Amino acid sequence: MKKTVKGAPPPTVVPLAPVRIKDVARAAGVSTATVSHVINKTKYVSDETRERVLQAIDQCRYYPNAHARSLASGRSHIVGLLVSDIANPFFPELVKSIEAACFERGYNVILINTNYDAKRAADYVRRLIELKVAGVALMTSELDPALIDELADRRVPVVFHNLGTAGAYMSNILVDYAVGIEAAVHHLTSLGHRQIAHVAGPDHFRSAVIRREAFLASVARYLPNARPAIYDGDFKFDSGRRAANEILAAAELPTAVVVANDMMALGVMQEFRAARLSIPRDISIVGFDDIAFAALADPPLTTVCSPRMEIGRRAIEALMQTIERPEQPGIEIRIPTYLVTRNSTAPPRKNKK
Amino acid sequence: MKKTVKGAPPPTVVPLAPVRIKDVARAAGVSTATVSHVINKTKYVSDETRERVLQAIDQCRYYPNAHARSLASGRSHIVGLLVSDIANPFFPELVKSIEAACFERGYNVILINTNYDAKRAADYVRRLIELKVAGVALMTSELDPALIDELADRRVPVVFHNLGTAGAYMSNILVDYAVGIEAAVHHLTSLGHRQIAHVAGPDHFRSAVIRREAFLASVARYLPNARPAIYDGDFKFDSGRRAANEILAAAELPTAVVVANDMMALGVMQEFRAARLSIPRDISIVGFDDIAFAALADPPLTTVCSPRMEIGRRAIEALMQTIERPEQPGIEIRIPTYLVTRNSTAPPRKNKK
DNA sequence: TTGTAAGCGTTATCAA
DNA sequence: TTGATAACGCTTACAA
Repeated sequence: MKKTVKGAPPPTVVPLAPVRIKDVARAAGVSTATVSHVINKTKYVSDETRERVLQAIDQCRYYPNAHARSLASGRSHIVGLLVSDIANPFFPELVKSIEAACFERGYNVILINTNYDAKRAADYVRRLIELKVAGVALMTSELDPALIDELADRRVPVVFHNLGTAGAYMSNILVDYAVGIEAAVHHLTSLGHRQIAHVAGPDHFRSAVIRREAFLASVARYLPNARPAIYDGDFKFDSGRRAANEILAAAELPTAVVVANDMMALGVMQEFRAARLSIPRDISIVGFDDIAFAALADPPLTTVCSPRMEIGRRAIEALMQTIERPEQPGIEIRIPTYLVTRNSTAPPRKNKK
Repeated sequence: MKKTVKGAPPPTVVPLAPVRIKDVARAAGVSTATVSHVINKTKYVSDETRERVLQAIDQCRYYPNAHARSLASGRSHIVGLLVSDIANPFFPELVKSIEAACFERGYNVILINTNYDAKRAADYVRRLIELKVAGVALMTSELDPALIDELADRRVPVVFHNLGTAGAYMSNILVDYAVGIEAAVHHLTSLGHRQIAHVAGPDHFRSAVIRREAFLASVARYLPNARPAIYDGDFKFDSGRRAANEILAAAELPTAVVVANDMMALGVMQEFRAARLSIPRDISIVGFDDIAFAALADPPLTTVCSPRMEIGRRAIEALMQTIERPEQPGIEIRIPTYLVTRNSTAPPRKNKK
């Protein structure tokens, strides 16, 4: 509880007494209910009084207490945003678009960096529940089912990114990795490539598995006789370099390689160049994600774009729908990935059969 | 106000009634005051009752309502974090360390991306005040004085990043750009460079001006007779490329260039390589910031590190101090930048006098 | 069209 | 060592 000093001598710095709705009401000569109604547009108020109230709000520099509001109304304007690692170049744009979409709608974003740590995520989910968040955007790459249950129990609207399925209070953004991979393989085969290798991500990421499967499926379709080599990586730059060296050491060099993400692709490129291979003359490379640095690479990297701005925007759209209409089931939004052709791909040097 | 359906038939999904402190108190056979005290450790409670209360909390799956807490106590555990553009590679690590530091201390971070937009920042500051945030970390590169006043009026603890000065409720993290630049110039001159150019950032960024001045001062110290060329950039990749082309078009090529940030440095490198200059054999390059991609560049970029992890950590330390001891004046923390020597610098080809 | 007043779920002051 | 209970600042039936 707070105390206001009464009868104290005027201090050096005027202790700007917090102005409450009551003060505004008094200043405008109306009741607090009326003030509340003009603020929330929750009931008709005559133009004249509304004007008066608005003026009073301005004059008093009244900023409503969000906590009191939330307590009384049972809702808050806070959204929880969980990401695995904001320093991973995939996330900043996603976060940016989500923040923007929330801002527009008057929501504030609590940023949560799980660091791929389930315990941390759990702690945080608890805090979000305590904050009575309006919704949660789960943009992490993996997820503890216990968390989901917790959220579901408390009826917190949630939107996932390629996790779980849509249902009550839960929407899902389904990014279609396969179509992008398919486009990449198609692009490469129509360029004339017959030997295409793949550098995959780690199996504990569903996205890595999906991309590898999609790659294999596409190759099977376009090059039924090919037996493409798969190299393992961990989605990080250095593992791209390592994979590149394995590729260089192989009996037969592929003419193109599809890499499961851009970070690794950049590593692959660097190592190939170190080995005096010219990209794309000697070997073509396709990445995945289309992080900002893909376009800045040398040569600019052909890659499959995972449209993060759109993902974020649509995720919040879906979330807001569930927030506003909790009775309606969550929705599922499918977002395609697509190939961005730049300069790291070209026809192979010699078309071997 | 909420309504609980009374006497309704058991619905399909059990509508988990929100459990309040009162319920816990009843379950533990104590008063709400006691429960509150064990939660907040705000008064001594006998071991036995504490145990009982803790159990009750667990059993009821009680999550205290943060808004009710904030309303009653007048404080919140929310911190506002303003950044200019989270997609700018400088920020993610800063955000990450700030989020981590806040998490440890039980605070939640509201992320605000100003997009260099003063209006947006102002709107947000208003929201933060409404949320009665415990403090604000202003990590933007520029700042509207009106915002600061607003915050100061409301007695909101603030920590800046190279803006304003420490004072009541305001701490300041002062990153010493000059020592890093000095180290860079020293490094270059001791390598034998005599012709060093600078690619500067835009004048409306104080950081750009400071770096340029520091560069000029250092060159004046080490090479009193040199008249270093200054090229203008805007801190973005493409402006680095443009600057590189201007440099290439100049009458005399410098043997080294100090670039005001890594993004531009990367652009400079790319263009130099396109012009068949070998780095560092033909020309040395030093960047600034030490973003992740600096180390991954080819060759790895020598650069001045602005230790973002530390900046974030110290910023929150300072902020927490003001939050806990509002009566004490804010503090000023000086953080040095330092040179990270990698492979983009080497002795010049021929030492011209 | 506006006002009255009962909550919302805590904290914190007193008293016991 | 614990318990009653009055705030905290707002929203929202309900009354006028």
